[in-house]
Amino acid sequence: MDSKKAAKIFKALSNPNRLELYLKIADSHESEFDAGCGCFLVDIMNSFTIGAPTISHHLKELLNAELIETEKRGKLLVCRVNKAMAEDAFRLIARE
Amino acid sequence: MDSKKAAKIFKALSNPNRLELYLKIADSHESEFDAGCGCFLVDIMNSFTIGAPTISHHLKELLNAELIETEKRGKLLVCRVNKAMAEDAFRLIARE
DNA sequence: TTCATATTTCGATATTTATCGAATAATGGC
DNA sequence: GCCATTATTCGATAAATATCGAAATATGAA
Repeated sequence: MDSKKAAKIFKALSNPNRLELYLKIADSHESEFDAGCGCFLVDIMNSFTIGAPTISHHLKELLNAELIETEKRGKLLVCRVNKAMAEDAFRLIARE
Repeated sequence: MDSKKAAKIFKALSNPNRLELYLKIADSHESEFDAGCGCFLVDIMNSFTIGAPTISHHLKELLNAELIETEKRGKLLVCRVNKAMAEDAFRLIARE
């Protein structure tokens, strides 16, 4: 991972609300993703005070940084984190 | 570490030039810090195209996030990273 | 003390960002 | 086909940010 990409990852995690969003997705059970009963965006939205358009915007930035993946299940959106991406960015700053 | 603090850490690392600054400080030998022959800001400045005021600004943000520490040695400023801070922030997003 | 070097502060500016409300799409249930 | 729900897009705005050049400060050397 080069530093430009890492900076993008860190930028995606640099907003408090967006970081919270990431953490909530991370805490939903990844194992339930395939069953479609994992992390629904609508449930996360309800736990935030900020509006849906803003959350949609934040989600897109996390996606763009490849920190998460999403999948449409009918009317709902299921989310999960891509742990490797955060790990790769950390490895850069840890100079490994 | 709470998520507000972590967001601040990530914000400090979210600008490409600031991240480069952090990495250059990280790569200077920490063991040489006490001898005063470690990472001089002036040497780092010369390896950037951006101006001194901007670097000073970025340095302050890294300091403010406690990602680095600095010490004045006569006319020069010596810098070193505080590895623990980056590690703590990463532990939060790794959900450890 | 005068000078050169290192660093910070100040003031300005152009860009980016977070957020909102309104409108729009997509989807499944009735 | 109509409606409720979910999610995105659009347009606007206020705040934050990166950057610059000029000026100021600090420090050691001559």
